[in-house]
Amino acid sequence: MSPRDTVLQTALVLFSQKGYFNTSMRDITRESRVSTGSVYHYFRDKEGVAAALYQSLLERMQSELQQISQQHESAEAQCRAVISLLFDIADVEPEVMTFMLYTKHRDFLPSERPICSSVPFEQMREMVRRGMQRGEIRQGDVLVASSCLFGGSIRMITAALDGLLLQPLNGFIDEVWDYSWRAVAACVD
Amino acid sequence: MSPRDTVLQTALVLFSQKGYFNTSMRDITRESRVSTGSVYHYFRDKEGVAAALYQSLLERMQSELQQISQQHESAEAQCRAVISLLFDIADVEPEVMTFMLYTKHRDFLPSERPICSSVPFEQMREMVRRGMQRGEIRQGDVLVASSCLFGGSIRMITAALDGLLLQPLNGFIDEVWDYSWRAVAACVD
DNA sequence: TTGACTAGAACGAGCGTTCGTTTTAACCTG
DNA sequence: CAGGTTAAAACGAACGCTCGTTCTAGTCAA
Repeated sequence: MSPRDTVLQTALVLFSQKGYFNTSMRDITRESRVSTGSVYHYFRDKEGVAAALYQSLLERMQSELQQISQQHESAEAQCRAVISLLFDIADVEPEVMTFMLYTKHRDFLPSERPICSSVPFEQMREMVRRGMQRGEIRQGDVLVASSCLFGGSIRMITAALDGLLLQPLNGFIDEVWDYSWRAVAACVD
Repeated sequence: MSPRDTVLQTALVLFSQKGYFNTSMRDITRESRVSTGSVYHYFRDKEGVAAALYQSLLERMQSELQQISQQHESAEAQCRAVISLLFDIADVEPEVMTFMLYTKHRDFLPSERPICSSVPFEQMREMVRRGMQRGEIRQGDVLVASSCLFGGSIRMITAALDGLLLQPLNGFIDEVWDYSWRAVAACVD
């Protein structure tokens, strides 16, 4: 792993554990065993580290969602796969979910668009839009339908990250999906 | 308004606008026109300001939810009133919602329980629990049902706070409620 | 006069960042 | 291949500044 990637990985862990502002550059250099000079060679400043990390995670999410979009035909299968993916990530790599969903990026990345406007969220709304066109999902405001379809899952994820769940999220997917799909489905089968 | 309350009000605005860590005690003293000495007379430290603010907002929420719980008999009416209340607050006092729902309190109030475990959230789950007992809401895990019932609304609120909505949240309540209640209702009427 | 309150200058710790230097690696050129 | 040259990468001590907090002096109602 390149020093650059080591720094990003370390920053991800520290930012998600202690938060951006409670993590000093010294913490990052100490934990990553990369010197101050090197860190500043790869990144303009502390904000640059966070921006690069955020960008890379957004891109990863984007490509995973694109795969899901291609692998499944129906919006129902797509959206369910998305929730399953999110639950898996939250179970296996909680730091990633913490940094993506449970962090107020605006506080330290003021130039970034809010996460709701990011590409991955837009991809999820696109799935809902297609579901409406195909008649799978009731007609309505796409933003509202998306919020209600994915909102329950996102709340479950934050509950899990807060330590409220004793079992892995993965075990809840059937129940969560049952509620969520019922909310927006054109007809319950 | 007492100096203490002035400080809390100022802190609420600044914390929600710029975040806790981007708000200095100097910002608070300047904006509130209360001197450093006075602020430290009323509060132990910066964290004490945030803790008092958080506490007062939790208590306010708690009492409003209790009123709702008493004013409405059915879980359906209770939960709908809760969402309506949350939307109203988000429309009229966005700083309050930003500080309550869109802030990672753990970063600066490490001793506080996560918001999901707070009394107001517990009250909301209690409404769902009663709804299950009364047969209004399908049997299931209360946490999952609550997440799915309120998750859509909470996502709509964060969308509004992010500036994604052009109209007040209040105008969305019928549509959001239609989706949300369908998710958990024992039978759709 | 007393005691709660106000005031803001002063303090020291810790932060993000800079900078001068050393090390490494790659690439010429004869 | 050997020797010389260069640029990129790595290093970490040191800097300057901002922050939260403290402290001492002053104010004013009771």
